[in-house]
Order: sequence, then C-alpha cells, then structure tokens
Amino acid sequence: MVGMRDVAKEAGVSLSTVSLVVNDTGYVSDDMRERVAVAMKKLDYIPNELARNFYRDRTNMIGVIVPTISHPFFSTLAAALQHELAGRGYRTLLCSQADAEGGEAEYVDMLQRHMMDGIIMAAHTSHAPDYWTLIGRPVVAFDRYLGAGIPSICSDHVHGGQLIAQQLIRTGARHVVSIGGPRSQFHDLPSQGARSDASIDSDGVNTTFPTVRYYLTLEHELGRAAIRYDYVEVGEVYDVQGYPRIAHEIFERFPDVDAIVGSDISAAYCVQEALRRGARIPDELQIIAYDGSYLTEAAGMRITAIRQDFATIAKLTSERIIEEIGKGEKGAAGKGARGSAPSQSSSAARRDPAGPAFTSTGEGDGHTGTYPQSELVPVQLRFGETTRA
Amino acid sequence: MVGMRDVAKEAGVSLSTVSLVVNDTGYVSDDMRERVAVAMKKLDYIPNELARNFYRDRTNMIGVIVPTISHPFFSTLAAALQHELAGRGYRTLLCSQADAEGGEAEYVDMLQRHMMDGIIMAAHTSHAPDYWTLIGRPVVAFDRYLGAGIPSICSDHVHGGQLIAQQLIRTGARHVVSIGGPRSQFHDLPSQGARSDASIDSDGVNTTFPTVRYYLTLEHELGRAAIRYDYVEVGEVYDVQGYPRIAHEIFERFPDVDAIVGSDISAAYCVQEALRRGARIPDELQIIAYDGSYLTEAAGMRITAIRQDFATIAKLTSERIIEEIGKGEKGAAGKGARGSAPSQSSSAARRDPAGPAFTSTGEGDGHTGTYPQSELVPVQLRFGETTRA
DNA sequence: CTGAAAGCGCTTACAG
DNA sequence: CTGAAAGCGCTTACAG
Repeated sequence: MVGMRDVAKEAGVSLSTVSLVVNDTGYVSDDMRERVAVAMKKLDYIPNELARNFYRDRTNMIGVIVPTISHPFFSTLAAALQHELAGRGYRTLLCSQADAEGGEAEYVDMLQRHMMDGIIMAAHTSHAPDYWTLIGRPVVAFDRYLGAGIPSICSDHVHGGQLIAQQLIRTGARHVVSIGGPRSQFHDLPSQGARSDASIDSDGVNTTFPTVRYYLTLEHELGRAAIRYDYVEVGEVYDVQGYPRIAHEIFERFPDVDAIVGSDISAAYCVQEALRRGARIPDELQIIAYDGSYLTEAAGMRITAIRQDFATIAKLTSERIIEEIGKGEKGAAGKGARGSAPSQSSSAARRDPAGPAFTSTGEGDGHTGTYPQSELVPVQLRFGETTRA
Repeated sequence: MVGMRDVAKEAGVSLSTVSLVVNDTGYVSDDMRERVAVAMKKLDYIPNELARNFYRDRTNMIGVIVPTISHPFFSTLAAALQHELAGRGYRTLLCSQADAEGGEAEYVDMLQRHMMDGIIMAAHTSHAPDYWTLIGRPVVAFDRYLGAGIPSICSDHVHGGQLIAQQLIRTGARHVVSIGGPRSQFHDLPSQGARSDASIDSDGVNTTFPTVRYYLTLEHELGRAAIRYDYVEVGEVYDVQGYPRIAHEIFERFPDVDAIVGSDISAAYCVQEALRRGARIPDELQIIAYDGSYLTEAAGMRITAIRQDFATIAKLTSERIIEEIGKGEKGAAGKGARGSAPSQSSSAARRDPAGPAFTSTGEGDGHTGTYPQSELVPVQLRFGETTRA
C-alpha cells in the first residue's frame, strides 16, 4: 500500500505538507503543491479513509432502519433518503430489519461503536421506552415516537384521514372497510394521566405509531356521517402472504363493501381481487391507498392514493439527523472530539419550520405530555381510477 | 469517551489484557477476565470499531450498487443480498445509482479508500472496459460482464428465453411483442475476431448484459416457429414515465398483439392497459413478466413470470465476493495486511459449482474468448393468471 | 498467562 | 509557509 509517507518521500517534502495538499487545507506554496500532486499521481496514491475516520471519529455514514426494503413504501423512502443524504455528503447504510437477524439492535450497536454517525429509525421497535433515549447518540425517528428528545418526523396523518373521509362521504359511500395493523398498537403507550380520552381533536392518542391517527380520524369522521365502518387487521409489513388473503377475506365477509382503504399493497391486492370478482370500480367499489408509492400506479388500475411526500420527508429527516450529529460534536468538543462538521451541515433552527413544506394539524394544539409533537409533513390526495368524481 | 485505557486502569490490568478479554482471544485467567468484565460494565465501555477497522484495514462492509432501489427487482435483490451478507458477518452499503449523483464512481472510490471490503455491481456502467479490472480490489458482477477476472453471476437467461418461447408456441401465439432496453446494448462489446456470428447456440454474443440472451433466444425460437415478433424499446430502469407510455403504445401500434413479454414493471403496466381496453386476458392476450418480483403478484392479475431465483443469486454472489476479499487478504499478507478473515468465509472452489443450484445453458459450450462465462442460476416459469394452460 | 511497546495512516497543534 | 512530533483507540508480536 502506498501511503502518505511514500508520497512525502517521493516529493521530498514532509508528511504534513502532503496532508495539507490532499485536504486542500492551510497554506502551501504552489511549488510544493505541484510537487506533491506529481508524486501522488506517479505513485497512484489513494488516501486511506479508515485512518481519517479513525482520527475524526466520524464516518459520514448514517444508518437507515426500515422494516423491509422489499416493500414499495420503504424502498421509495430509502431512495429518497439516500438521495438527500448523498446530497449532504453522507452515505446511507440501509438496514432491512426483516433481512438481517439482529436488525435494529445490531445497528444501534454499530452506532455506539462509532461505525456510523447517526441513525434514522423508520421501523418498529420492540424496546423499552427508554432504550432509545439512553443511547446518547444521534437518532431521528420517522413515523414513530421513540421518546422525549428524539426528533420525530411524520406525515400529517390526521389530515390524511380527513381527506379520505371527505372523499368517501362526498361520493356517498355506505360501507367502508379499512385495512391496518393490529389494533393493539393504537394505544401501546401508557396514558399519562391527564388526557386519556381518545378524542382525536385533542390528539390524546398514546401510540408509538403516528399512522394510527389516520385510522382514528377516518373512523371518527365516518362515524359522524353514520357510514358503516369496519376495520380489518393485517399482519406486519413483511407478511407477504397476508395481503392477498385479507383482500379475499374482505369480499367474503363484507359482500356489500363499497369502499376499501388500505396501504398501497393492500389496496393493490384489493383491486386485483375486485377485478377477479368482476366488481365494478369505481362505480360499485372505491379503493383508496395510503402512501402513494409507485405501486399505486403500476397496479391493475391507477389507484387513488393519499400520497406521502417522500421528498419532503427525506429532506426534513436528513436535516434533523445532521443537526443532531452536529450537536454531538459540539457537546463533546471539550474532550476528545475533534474534526470538522461537514460544510453542508444545516444551521436551521430546530422545530422552527420555514416555508410551505411544514404544517400543523390545525386542530389539537394540546398534546399529551408524553412525547414532543412530531414535525408534520403535508399529505395530498392524488386521484386515480379507483374513486368516483 | 471511555476507552480501553480507562477500563484497564479501573480493573488494574494492562491494556492488552483488556483487549484480549474484549476479543475473547488468547489465554486470560478467569480472575483477570472477571475483573475486566466488571470494569467494562461499570464504565459502560463500548469498543470503538473505527480503531479496529483502522488497524485491521477492514470494515466488513460490502457495497452493493444497483441502478435504483425503488424498483421491485432491485429492492428484492438488495434484500436478498443483505440477508446473505448479514448471515456472513458483512454489512451492506447500498448504493442506488439514481439516487446518488456520483453513484458508481463514488462507490468505487470508497472501495479504493478502504471504506468497504468489496463491491457487488448490479448496475450499468459507463466505464471503459478496463476500468473495473484495474481497480485491484474485490468486485463481483451481477448480471453483467465487467471484464476478465471479475466473477460474474447471472440467471440462465437462455433458458428463460426458451421457457417463454415454449409457452407461447405451445399455446399458439401469433404475434408476440417484447419490451426491453436499447438494442444497441445487445452488442456493445467489440467482437473479438473469431465468433462474430450472432448465433445463439454458440453463444457468440458480445454484450455486457447477459439479459440480452433471453431476448435473442426468444427471437430465435419464435423465428423458427414463424411467429411474428416485434421488439419495443423502453428507456432505462429508472425511467418511470416510460413504462405506461410503452404499454399504451404497444396496443396502438400492434392492435393484433396476442402476447407481451417484458420486465415486471412493463408487464404490470401492460396488464393495466389491457384491462383498461377490455382485452381478455389470457384468452386474447397473454402476458409474461421477466423477473418475478412481488410486483407480478400484486399487479391487476397474478402475472405469469420467469422467476429469477433471488435467494440463490444472493447466496452465490455473496460467496464470491467474500472469496475475493479473502484472496486480497492473502495476497497482501507479506506487506501491511494483517487481520483475520471472518470465520464465515467460504472455502468453496471458484467456478466449481456444486449441487443443484447451478446449471449450464446446455447449449453453447464454446463461448467467446472475451469474457469468462458467468456462473448461471436456473430460472423457473411460474404460472399466474395471464397465460393460457 | 500478563505487561510494556510499537504501530496501523492519517491530522493537527506547535515550533521554526 | 514548512517540518518534526504527538496522538486518535485499538491489536499484536514480543519479552517477561
């Protein structure tokens, strides 16, 4: 391996001069610079990033944990995140929970062993509530609450629920079935005294999963409109078998269903099942997907969908994690931490959203004290062929 | 940061003893071991992997380059690879070409800077033929040829083409349209004198893309059966707009088409377009997808597909890259390289496939001298609802 | 079986 | 503006 030492020898300069040239730091005379450049070329010198990482105590890698990467929602999210992070000088270490035994725990371990600078957590966690807060290294959550002090970004699910409800009410739906995760997740956190009423408006929802708010909102709104509503549970996102089975089941159990709401995959399978049964979409049956990944375009029909804004989500999430990384740097500055923050690091004030990309739910200023509110990203209803005008 | 030194001090032992305990190497008395363990726990010591990586000159990370991760084929592949690699003690650094400006080049750079131990290349490359061979670090190619000496794994596309042809001929197809990449890729390599005849049987195909063989085989077989065949070009895999447009176009240009063959996404959009136009599948129109990712299940109908065996592909590819990494280690052993190969490293002989997972094309023992033959993974035809019995 | 020492390749104060 | 020196946290020969 040809190292800096070799280059220095070849160029007849000192080690530090080579370093300065390589990093384009400080003042080096053009003559020196030139000589070093020539030597580097001649020896085909390539800096060893490991040594640098070691010294800097930084790798410029950010771990992204998703439940499974072979799922349109998460692969789209991962792509968006990678894009954003790459633009800010960070690499993405993607961890598909389903595809790596240790998954989550192993990644947190890597974080703590300084193999990555931070983690974006977009998967379920089975850990005690204080697990994440005790890590003491940069973590940002997407679409879940990991505990106080851990920044959290999610779509404005309450609004998502409202948009769906509006569409269904307006078009005269009479029997809506929605497909979602286990209801037990709806209130998986101990309610902290005070607002244990499950009223949506006051946002007294105690759950790790912000997504729950779209179901609750939908239920609430349809209830007010006296539209029949049924909730069907599907397994975890990586339960591939579950989806077609559920689609089949819905038609069996609810022959008079005239509107189905579910994740992209669920919706796609419902379209398939409906076509198989000759149900007329959208006249007899409307289908709305929640997420709006490419699958809603490529399924049997273009599916009307609540579209999560992947680009904005990725942007926001990336900004936060880089911010958190920056903090850590300053915090430890007194002791051993040296190294420079990447020049791209954002200096935007935390929780101080600017521009139209951010919004609040409109309702619910009073939140449970359990967790800080997430930053909300607006959603949108994109019309396809599966809903009535 | 609490380091080994602190632990040593706390336990009243030497640095090296702590190291031995942490790594569970060599002989340490139970007493010492215990004292160190207690001190580690007390101080909440976490080893800094960066220092280790630095010393070992290894990161146990493998880069996986795909054209885009938000594509069912590549996300399925990536998931399978991550799974395999994780099982062998390696992390996956996934690079979605489309989502990171520098993509390919940047990753090769990282490889050379020792940030990863090897690269699995599953994306297109725009580099000179000797680019990859000159890297001098472990590289394995999936579904393309990167040059002599670079192991290459791909599905048995000739067989894939045959299976499709058989199905179509047997069911009396009369006008087949297939959708694929630019024809210019079919012979993108300079033919090396000798076998420049494009005969399939002798496998005289000069292309970076093994996939081409399925088209050529299909054309050849349909030609022999005197079935009309048209080839339609679609853009790159990440050209999202392209797919629906092509599907539309096919029905316009070829009103009498009665069989369409294309990638999963193409096929899905063709199903959608066919349904929209009321074409009766499979009676009037058969559709066959090439790849068989989950999309073929979740589309408007279960699509009959040539299924690439992701699990085997991932297994083989992982084995090869780890093998290559092992070689590098031995090669450099004289100089600076120390460190132990991961215990999982396979010792299987290269290019010496064992068991039923491997096969050869059956035909074409004589290959062009340009590139070594890839290792072939068998494919399978999985019947769905889009073909006739 | 244990400890003192050297060194992995780089970067950064610090003298000149 | 340039060079000699120390050190990032660990691992591994090498003496004891």
